[in-house]
Amino acid sequence: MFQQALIYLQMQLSGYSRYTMPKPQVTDPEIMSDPTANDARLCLPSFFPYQLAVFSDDVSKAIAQLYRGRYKLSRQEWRVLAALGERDGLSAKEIAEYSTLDKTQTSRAAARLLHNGLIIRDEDDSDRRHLRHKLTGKGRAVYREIVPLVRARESYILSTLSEQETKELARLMTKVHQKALELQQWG
Amino acid sequence: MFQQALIYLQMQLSGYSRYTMPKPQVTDPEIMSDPTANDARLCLPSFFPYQLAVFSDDVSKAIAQLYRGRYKLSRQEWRVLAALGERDGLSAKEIAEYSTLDKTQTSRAAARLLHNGLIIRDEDDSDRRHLRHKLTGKGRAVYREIVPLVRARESYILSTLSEQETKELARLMTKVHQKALELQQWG
DNA sequence: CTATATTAGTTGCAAATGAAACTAAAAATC
DNA sequence: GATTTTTAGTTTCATTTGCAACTAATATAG
Repeated sequence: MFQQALIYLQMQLSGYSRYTMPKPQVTDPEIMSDPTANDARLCLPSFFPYQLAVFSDDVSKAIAQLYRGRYKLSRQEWRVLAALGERDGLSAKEIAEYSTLDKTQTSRAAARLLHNGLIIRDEDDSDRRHLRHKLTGKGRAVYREIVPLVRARESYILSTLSEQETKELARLMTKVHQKALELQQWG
Repeated sequence: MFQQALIYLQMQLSGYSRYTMPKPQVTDPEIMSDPTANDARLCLPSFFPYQLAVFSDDVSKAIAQLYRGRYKLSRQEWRVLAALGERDGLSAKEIAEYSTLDKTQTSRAAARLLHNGLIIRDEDDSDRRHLRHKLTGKGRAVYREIVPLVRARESYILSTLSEQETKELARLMTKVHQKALELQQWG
């Protein structure tokens, strides 16, 4: 018990966060003593893409609890709803682009929302391949209920940062994001 | 500093893990929200959890290209490999905890790695419920090939930031992550 | 010692996923 | 104007996922 408190103190002193701190029982001390010295091993908790994935996943979960729990919406359904709440009358393709979903996900999410009466859609007269998606009264009501809730959670999550830190986080994320996209493009 | 150690002690006594410990001083996020600030619409591209999800997804894809493309490993298999590469002889449960996978994912990923000859495992003599997982020569060879590749991608992605910016990003992420975990805890 | 509970890990099953095939409409080519 | 190509959106199918039920081993309670 007391030993764990001491480990925690060491953690604080070592400059690791509680999330990037390697767990004592699975971490070889000689590796941690000089992270740059051993190229043969990767320390998962200090590997940026891993940290980011875990972080993002936890933020997503915190938000998803809202729309999943109270409104029985999937992540995709929520995104479609969010897209249409912001701009009514989009086609499926536009929804997909706007909400970073692929067309299959969009199609299925829209089908479920339609089935549950949250949206309607009809053909665009000028191009009958396009379906113009619109929120129903019910859909808009749900949207209007959810928005303040997710907003509040976003605010809460970011409340630990100052105005300036929040901007800085966004700036750094954007820069890193660009580099990741470059890599993705080149395979 | 010492105060945090004391909090940690209380945490241990109360049966909470370091991740599930609720912070008593914070208030309910929905109460915290300012009703007057609630615009009727949500702008998805400027909604932090959405930005983060897209960002993380793109970084994951940039890394996954490596182990998926060249080594035909799933994300889960890669994580198990990474855990064992770092510390051999873990049980499935330890792998799961270390790599943030659930036990089903771990079990299935390990089964595939076993089938492909990247790991072996045998019962722990002192507790025959535990399986000690170890990399085979082949598994370690794959691990040793992948590590420099993913390291290089991580470096490239972060090369757009200065040393100091990288630290700052990690610091901000950690702070925000903690808040997100608090929310998850409440449900 | 027996009965019950807990823990490690696997498996069965229903639902979700993603890639590719498919339908239908419009555009482009000849 | 007929033919081919492209675009929007859906469906099919094989794979993956997540949850809960399950087996087996150990720990605990009576």
